[in-house]
Amino acid sequence: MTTRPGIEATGPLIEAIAAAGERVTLPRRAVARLVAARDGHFTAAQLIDDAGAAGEPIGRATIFRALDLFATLGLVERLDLPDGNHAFVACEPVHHHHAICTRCGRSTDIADGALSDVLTAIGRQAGFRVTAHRLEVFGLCADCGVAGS
Amino acid sequence: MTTRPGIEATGPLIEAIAAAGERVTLPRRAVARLVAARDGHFTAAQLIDDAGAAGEPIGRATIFRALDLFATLGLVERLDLPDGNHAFVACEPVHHHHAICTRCGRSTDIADGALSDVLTAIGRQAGFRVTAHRLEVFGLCADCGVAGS
DNA sequence: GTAGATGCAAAACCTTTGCATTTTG
DNA sequence: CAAAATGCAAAGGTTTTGCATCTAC
Repeated sequence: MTTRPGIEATGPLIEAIAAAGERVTLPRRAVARLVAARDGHFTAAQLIDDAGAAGEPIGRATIFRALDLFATLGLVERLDLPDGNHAFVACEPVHHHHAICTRCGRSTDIADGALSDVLTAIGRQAGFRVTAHRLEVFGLCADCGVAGS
Repeated sequence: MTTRPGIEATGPLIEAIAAAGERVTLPRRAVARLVAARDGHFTAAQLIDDAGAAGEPIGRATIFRALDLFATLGLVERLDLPDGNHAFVACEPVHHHHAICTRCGRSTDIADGALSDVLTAIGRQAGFRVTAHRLEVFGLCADCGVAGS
């Protein structure tokens, strides 16, 4: 390999950052890696812990800023847990929602499917022009639903 | 009027509190009044301001506690704005959702309608047993949609 | 080389909590 | 009268901010 960087630890997140014309910095790479390593949703605090555990010397502020950037770019979504805490989930840049398992905490992507249409119809009835919606589904995932007593 | 209280400033909220066997205190009445006076959604901070403006000598803690009680009783719902802030809306104790106008901030109740079914179906596809869902719809209400340029 | 990102630590924020006092039922 | 709610103020945790320094482009 030549001295040209960018070919090394490149992932979808990093590519998206570069594509958006944002600077690809070491800390951002690290955060992207940590996010990618996460399975379900995670709080900022958890990511900060992860960073510490992974030996990444990243400041809390930087993590918040990176998460904020990712959210702006649509690479992660901010969501709110039933207990009132904020969390994030990595996500594909296509519109969809998350089904969060109340047992194991993992989140499964669910397609928007017929939802948009249903919403538009419901909105129309109420004289409402729907421009955006946010859905959070809670329940038991396949594993927990079966395993659960 | 006799000395029998309860007939005075009684509202739906107060009645529900009494019906639930919770104590009907002056501060709770005040908070109920403030909530009823609100049209759309409101944050705890706003209610606290309202209280101050209305000359109600209620402590912040009490407002948070009252709001919490109301939420537990299903008289108000906690919701999360796109900007990550928490808010509340007064609501009927039947399952439904809120359509929040991004222009005037008012919220319109929308029936759950076919949503539950759609969700159950979607969830089934993903092997997910849906036990709860939370939907927040954003857009323009009838007034703003028409008036809007 | 320059605009932008980082780190640190302090500040700001919102929400909860403890305890003596007051109120409700 | 006893149990529960209130108020105050301080604690708690989370997120943001300022500024000097460093890095990516």
